[in-house]
Amino acid sequence: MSERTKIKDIARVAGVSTATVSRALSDSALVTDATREKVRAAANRLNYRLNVRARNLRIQKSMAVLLVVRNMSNPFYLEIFKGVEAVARAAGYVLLMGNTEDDPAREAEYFDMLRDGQADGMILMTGTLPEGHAVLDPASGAPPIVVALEAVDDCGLAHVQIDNCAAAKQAVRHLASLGHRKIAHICGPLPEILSRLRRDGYRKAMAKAGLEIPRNYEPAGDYSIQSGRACCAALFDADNPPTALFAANDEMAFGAIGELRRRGLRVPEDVSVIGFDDLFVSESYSPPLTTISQPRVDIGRTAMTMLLDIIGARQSVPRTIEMQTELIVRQSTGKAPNKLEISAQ
Amino acid sequence: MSERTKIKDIARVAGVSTATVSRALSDSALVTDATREKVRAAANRLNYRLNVRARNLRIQKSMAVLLVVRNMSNPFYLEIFKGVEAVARAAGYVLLMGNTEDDPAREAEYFDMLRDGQADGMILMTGTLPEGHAVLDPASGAPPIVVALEAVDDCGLAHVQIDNCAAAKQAVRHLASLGHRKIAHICGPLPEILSRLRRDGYRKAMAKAGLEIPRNYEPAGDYSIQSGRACCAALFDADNPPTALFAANDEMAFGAIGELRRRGLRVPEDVSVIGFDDLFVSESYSPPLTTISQPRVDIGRTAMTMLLDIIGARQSVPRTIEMQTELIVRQSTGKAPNKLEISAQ
DNA sequence: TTGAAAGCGTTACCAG
DNA sequence: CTGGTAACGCTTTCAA
Repeated sequence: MSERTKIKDIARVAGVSTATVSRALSDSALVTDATREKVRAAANRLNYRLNVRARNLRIQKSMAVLLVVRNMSNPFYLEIFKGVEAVARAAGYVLLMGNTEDDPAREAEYFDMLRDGQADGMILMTGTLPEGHAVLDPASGAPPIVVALEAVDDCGLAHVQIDNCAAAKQAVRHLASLGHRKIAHICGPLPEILSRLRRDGYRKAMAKAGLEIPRNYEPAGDYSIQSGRACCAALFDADNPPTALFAANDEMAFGAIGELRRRGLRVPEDVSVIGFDDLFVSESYSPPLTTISQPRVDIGRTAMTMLLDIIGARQSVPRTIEMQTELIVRQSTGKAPNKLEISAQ
Repeated sequence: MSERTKIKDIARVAGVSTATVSRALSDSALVTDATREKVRAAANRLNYRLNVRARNLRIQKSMAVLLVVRNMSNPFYLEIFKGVEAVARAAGYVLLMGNTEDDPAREAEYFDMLRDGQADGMILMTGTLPEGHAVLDPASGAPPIVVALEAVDDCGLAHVQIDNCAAAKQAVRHLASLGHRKIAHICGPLPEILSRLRRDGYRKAMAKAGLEIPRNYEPAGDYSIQSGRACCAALFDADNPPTALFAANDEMAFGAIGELRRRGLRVPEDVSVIGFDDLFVSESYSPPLTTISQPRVDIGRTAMTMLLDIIGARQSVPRTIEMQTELIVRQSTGKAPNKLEISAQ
């Protein structure tokens, strides 16, 4: 009980060599059914368990995949984890969690782990890359990395993402179709590509609808509830308050709704609000939030599947897969208020 | 570039043995400063990186810790992950994610990983144990497992938890202090210890306040928003609707609030609602939710610290650490409505 | 203080 | 098809 049985013990008991035991246990075609059975029986009798560490050392793999996020406590990642986990598990991989807290040094450490073989692949959701890391050296071939959620420009890596720009357009079109003409956008932090893409979508859709964007209609938050509240306050403290708000994520939309309510404005009667992400609470928020839904579990699944392809070298050309988003109309958006405009034309 | 340098290469370049290289690199006291420097220099020049797999095989450790939850997409776990991660990282451990989806077979697999040395320890948050698993055999000493969040009775394992019963009492006392006398409790699924503890707290506090609990005042949900909605509906469809609701978690509280609103009842003017957990959205919910807050990050940190103690055998007696909860009064609770009661005494 | 060598438990090559 | 044996890359006795 204290000593673990190893392949050598089985060999002795079954009267074969360790090589044969290894082959029998791994379903190699190079053993007769008879010996395979014999070995299996012995292994069972001895209560044998494979030593994964030894095996991994020998086969030069870790059978682990790194999942790197910038902030572990962002609920948005959860369902992505779930999708990744399901596929990884089925393929025999374990999941290693990485959390960078937006620290480039920590991000680099995870890349080190990849280089050092502590993980066979990585799903990166930080939106950044450690510059000039050895793993990214083009000389060493396609690195086993899939960038998910957040795009990284021109990095030659595989991507799984959504069409943020198109989704943003769809959100704005929805508001415009309800008769809104004064539509503001609460942006995410603009250094991030993601935020800029959504803002671009907003701008394009506004242009297409023939709507103007006043100078102050694009306040930028940081995706937090608090910043949504602040951006909303700024919009409604100004001269020309909007009748509709498109927030770059649901949390900022929540903040905005809170602020509107504080000011005695009703949602959606006075102001319509639309979010982005469809968090698990958005459906039951009050009012239930109209938002853009991303297929999160599917993004995770797809990213992991791509990663397996790359690891298995079944595919070497880095691809970008675009997932479909969906506009979920709930009750935070409604017809534009049709009170007469008193403002000067 | 293609071949990784190993300690053998360093040994050759530095003109010492591999044993010395190993010692020098691991700061052993058994080398002179001079040779240590020489080896270090050579290692740097050759761009040496330790092969963690080989090292782990040799030292018989995996330097990994399993974090097992019953449902990976529950946002409640996030900050616990964060706390665990911080401590694990500092101690040189990596985090392996485990997701059981309430499947005992999957849970057993993670225990297998522990037994097989794929992880050196485990933080278990499923509230269950695979019965009779070898790892739990008392003969093999204190297993490197810390049960967090959800208690498991009489298992002889280390625990990090909150006093659910006391916290529930506190919630009920708060409602009673506002003048409520008809206080109902939306329970979690009663097979779970956690749910029962919170319900017991509710019962004790009600008794102490001299309040009766009508037969239908303890509907049980499953911690989902939908179930909160359903339980609330059941309460208000019945004869004797409460003026205050204590939900066993925030999600059910959200569901209840949604249902109340649907019925035209105001929170907190007509009905007060209190939750449990203090999810990240609860603060900005509308109305901001009064709830019981658990020190989640701290629970994670503490659990991981305990685990390190057990792994390092610095402590062998399984302890239970109880963390402090806090009542967060926000705006979903208010004075009991003082309209005259028409119901028969 | 250093070196030689024996593992850690597998897998995979090469003969037979 | 099977067996012997050399790796995988490191740590750690045991001697010197």
